[in-house]
Amino acid sequence: MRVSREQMRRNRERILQAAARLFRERGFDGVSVAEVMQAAGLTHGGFYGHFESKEALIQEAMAQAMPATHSRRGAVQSAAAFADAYLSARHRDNRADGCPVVGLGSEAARASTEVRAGLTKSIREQLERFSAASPGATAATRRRGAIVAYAAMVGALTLARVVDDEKLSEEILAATRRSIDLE
Amino acid sequence: MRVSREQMRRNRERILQAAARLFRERGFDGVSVAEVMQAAGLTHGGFYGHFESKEALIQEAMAQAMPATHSRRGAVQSAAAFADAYLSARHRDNRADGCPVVGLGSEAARASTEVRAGLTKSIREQLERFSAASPGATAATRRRGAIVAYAAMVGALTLARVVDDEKLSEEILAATRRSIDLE
DNA sequence: TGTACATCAGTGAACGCGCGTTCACTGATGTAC
DNA sequence: TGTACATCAGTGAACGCGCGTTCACTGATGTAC
Repeated sequence: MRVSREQMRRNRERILQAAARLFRERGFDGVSVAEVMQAAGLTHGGFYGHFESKEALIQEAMAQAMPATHSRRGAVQSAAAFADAYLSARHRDNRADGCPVVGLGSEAARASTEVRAGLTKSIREQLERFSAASPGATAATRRRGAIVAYAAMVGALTLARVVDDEKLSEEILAATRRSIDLE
Repeated sequence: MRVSREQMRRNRERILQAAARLFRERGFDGVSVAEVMQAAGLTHGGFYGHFESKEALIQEAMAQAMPATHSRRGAVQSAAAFADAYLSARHRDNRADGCPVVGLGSEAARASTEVRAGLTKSIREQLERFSAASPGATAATRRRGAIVAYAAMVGALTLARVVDDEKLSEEILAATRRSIDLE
């Protein structure tokens, strides 16, 4: 059942896409290699023709997860403009397409250096985008504003997802949205 | 090898303490029942005399994890006073004794209703403590201030732990500390 | 208070299961002429 | 361009392992007299 080189390249991409979605939805440990392959429309045996190990898949998936899901690469976007979508019920309830830092935060903190390096790159880019569009007077002020806004968004979305009460969850999102808008 | 009732009660408490620490350090999936029992100085077979299942242990551990680790129950404490310890390198590097929302955030968001209910109670109490000590003029302002400060702390600690660069990690903690102090 | 026995907390071997990973095989693709 | 064969992407059964959980057993505790 050999497939063309072009098809193989597409299959590899499908595996990465499926993995990125499933990992954010269920965590690294909550998704098996077989499930990733099934989601990509393949059988589990072929996995090791594409990746050396599950760990290697996690590394690659995390290295490319954020640019695609967050915002257009390189685009300048203020934290305030970003916050409305980020701190929405839609984002809270859609882990598969959401922010990997929140979807995988506590697991990522324990992950290998390689996995964390991939996420660090994305976090840096995000902070630079926010900084560039921040209203602060000096570069240092803008940078700090970007960090605090991003931290508040990550924390608010985390809390909104953990909390077992729709009203409190919405209150957390709304309060944080408002705070970032006012900056 | 029967032990006294009093000893059994103490053993149960040791299991819960060991579980609370290990779960925060390595996640629910990263810790086996046998490891929890060993950390409590027992063998794995006796576990089911104390708890119905691993899930039941997780529920109980999360229901009592935060009051002990965060701050003295019922004490009023401003977010600013809390932030210095919360946003420290010490807390970042000590997951076992740290905040369970950050240590288990992404896994807790996928956990059962019972587990999330335990954490929700703790989050509510924390928000009320911050609100009471907030400098805002109206109750609504104080409440919103407490939420945003807590969200920023949770997000900053999460980012500081994920990031694979000591300097950036420290920058995130410092910027957020400063922002909360200025409120 | 002292003795005899029933209870049951803890032990450690064993279970069934799902996981990551390997491997012999298949058949379409790519290549040499 | 057409044919013959080597290559190799994907398949699905099988592996070893660690996990959550169960269970027969042990011996100290608790109780009845």
